[in-house]
Amino acid sequence: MRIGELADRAGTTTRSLRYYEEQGLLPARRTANGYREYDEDDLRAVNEIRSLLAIGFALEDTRPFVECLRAGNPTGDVCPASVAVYRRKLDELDDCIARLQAVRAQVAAAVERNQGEDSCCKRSPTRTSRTGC
Amino acid sequence: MRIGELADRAGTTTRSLRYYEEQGLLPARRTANGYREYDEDDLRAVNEIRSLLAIGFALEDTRPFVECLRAGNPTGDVCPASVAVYRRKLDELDDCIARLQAVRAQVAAAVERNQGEDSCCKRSPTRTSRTGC
DNA sequence: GCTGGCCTTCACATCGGCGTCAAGGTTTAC
DNA sequence: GTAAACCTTGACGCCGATGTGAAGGCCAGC
Repeated sequence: MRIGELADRAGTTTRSLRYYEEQGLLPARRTANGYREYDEDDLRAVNEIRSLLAIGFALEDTRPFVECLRAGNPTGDVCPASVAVYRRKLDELDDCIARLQAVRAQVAAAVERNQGEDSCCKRSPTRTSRTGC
Repeated sequence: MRIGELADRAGTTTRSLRYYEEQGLLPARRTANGYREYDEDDLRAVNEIRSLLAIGFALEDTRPFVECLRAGNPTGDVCPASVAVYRRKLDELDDCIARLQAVRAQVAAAVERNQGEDSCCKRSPTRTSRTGC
C-alpha cells in the first residue's frame, strides 16, 4: 500500500509517517516512480508507535518496540530492550505522579487557606486561560 | 536595584525578567540612562512568579497572583482570581494524575506479562535515552 | 582615556511531533 | 487532453520559557 492508505488505516497522517521514516523508525521500500510502498508489517509497526505515543512515550522510546516487532516477534514488548524502556517509564511515571501529588497537596492547602476568607483583596481584574497536562 | 541584582536575588536571569516584562507581568521604571530600576515589591513579584512556575504553572497563570500582590495584599493568593486559578489547577492536576496512574497500571501490567518470559526475542540491538516528566 | 562590567534592544536557537504550504512529478478516469 | 487525486522533497510555523550572541551605550576605577 502507499503512504496515504497506510496513514488512513493507522489513523494518522502522511506527515507523521514521513517523520517516523526520517527518524529511522519506518524505512520504506520505493516503487519505480519513487512512491513509498508499505505492507502489513509496517502497519503493525505504525500501530505500535501510535499506541505508545498515545500514552506519553517519546518517539525515541518506541524504537525498541518497533525493532522487536521487526525481528519477527508477535508483539513489540517481548524483547528485553522494550521491557527496559517500560521499567524506565515506570520510574519516570512514579516520579512524575509523586511530584504532581505533592503539588496537588500544596495547592489544595493554599485553596483551603484562602477560600472563605474575607481576607480578600483590594482590586485586581479578571481573566481567562487554557488547560494543558 | 538594577536588573542584574534583581535576577541574582531572585535566583533567575536577566533574560527571564525581561521576558516577564514583555508579558506585562513586571513593568519596570527606567532611570535617566534607560536602565530598568526595581524595588523590593518587584522582588516579591518575581519570587511569586518563580515559585508558581517551579510547581508547573504557566507564566500566564501567575498573572492574577502578581496583580494580587501589586494590589497591596500580603501574599498573591488571597484574591479570588488567584484562588480560581488554584482551583482550575487542582482539576488539571487531578486529571493529569489520573491519566498517569492509568498509564502506570497499563505499563506495569505489560512489564509483568513480559518479565521472566523466555518468550524473548530473536535479535534487536540496544540503546539509551533520557528522562522528562 | 581606557578597560571592564554593567546595561540596552534585536533577533535567532532550542525541544518534539507534527501542521501546512509550495512547487513539482505521476497516474487514473473521463 | 486534462482535471483530480495521488505522490515527491523542502522548508517554515507552532508552543513556552529561556539560552545565547551581536552590536552598541553608560559608568566606575585606574
